[in-house]
Amino acid sequence: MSFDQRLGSHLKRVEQDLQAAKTAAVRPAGLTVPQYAALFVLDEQPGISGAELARRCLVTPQTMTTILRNLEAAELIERTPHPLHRHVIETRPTPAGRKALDQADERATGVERRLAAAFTDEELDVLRGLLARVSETLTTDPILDR
Amino acid sequence: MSFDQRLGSHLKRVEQDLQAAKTAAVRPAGLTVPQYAALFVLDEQPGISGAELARRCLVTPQTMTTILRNLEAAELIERTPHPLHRHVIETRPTPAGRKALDQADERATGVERRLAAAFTDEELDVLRGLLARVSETLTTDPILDR
DNA sequence: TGACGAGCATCAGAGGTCTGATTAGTCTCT
DNA sequence: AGAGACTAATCAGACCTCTGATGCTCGTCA
Repeated sequence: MSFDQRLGSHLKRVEQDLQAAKTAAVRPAGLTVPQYAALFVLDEQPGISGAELARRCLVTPQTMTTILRNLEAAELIERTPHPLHRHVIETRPTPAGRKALDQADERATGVERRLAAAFTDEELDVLRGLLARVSETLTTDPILDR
Repeated sequence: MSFDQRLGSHLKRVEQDLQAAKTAAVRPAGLTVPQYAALFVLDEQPGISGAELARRCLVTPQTMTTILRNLEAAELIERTPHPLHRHVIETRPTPAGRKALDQADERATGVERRLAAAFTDEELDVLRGLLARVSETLTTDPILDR
C-alpha cells in the first residue's frame, strides 16, 4: 500500500498545515498553540484543575504540567492551592495572560473563519461527519490484538 | 467560537486517534511511527539522502536527523558517505531494520485497511478531496500578515 | 479508627518537532 | 578562476508529547 493511498498521509498533511497556520497566528502574541488552547479553556473556566484542563485540551496530565509550567514562567497564569482540597491547584489567567489570549484568539479565529469560508455549510457537515466516523472506527475497533 | 465548532478540534482528535492506533501497531516491532515511516521509504529507495527522506516523510531535515540518529543507534539502518558527493550520506536499512519494518508494516497496514473498510470508495474519495481542499486553503491563503 | 481506592500533581526519561544558525560541498555563470 | 546560489548535514535550544513511577490528599467503607 503506497503512502498516497493511506488516509494517514492526508490527515497528517492537513493537521500539519493547520498546525503551521495556527502557530503563525498565535506566535505574535507570544504563545504556542497548546498554550493558547489552555488559556482559552482557563479563561472560560477560571480556577479549573490541571487534570480537568488536560481532559479538555485532549492531552495527558503530564503534558499539561509542562504547558502550565511554561505559562507560569511567563507570568500568564497564576496557580494557588484550592482552599478545601489542598492537593488541588487552582489555575487562573493573569491580566497579561488574558491580554495575550485576546490577541491570539482574534488571529486564530481568523484561520478557522478563513477555512470555513472555503466550504459550504453542507460540505463542512460532511467533513465533520466523516472525521467523526474515522475517529469512531479507530477507537471502538482496537487494532491491538490480532 | 467554541471548540466544538472549530474544524481544528475535529482534525486534532482524528490525528491523535490515528497516531495512537499506529503507535500501538508498530510498537511491538520496536519502532515509533516516524521511524516506521522513514524505514518504509528507505526500503523502497535504499541509499536515499537524509534531506530527500525528510521531504518524503513530511518533516524537516533536522527532525529526520533525530530520527536517523535513533534508528542508527538501534542498528536498524546503516549510513555511509556517498561515493561521489562526499557530503551526502547514503542511508540503508540493515537486515534487522528490514525485519522490523516487515513486522510493523503488517500491523500498520491493518489499521489503514480497517479504516478503509469502514467507508465506501466514494466516501473515501470525498474525504480525500475535502482534506486536500483544507490543505490548499491553508497553504495558499497565508494568514501571516495583518 | 484505620485501610484502601481514586484522583491530582509531578518527576524522570525518551522521542519527535520546530526555528535559527553553522559548516561544507556542488553548480553555474561570468 | 572566482563569486554567489543552492543543497546537505548537523548543532543548539525550546517546546510538546507520551509512558512509567511516585507521593499526596480525600472520601469511603469495613
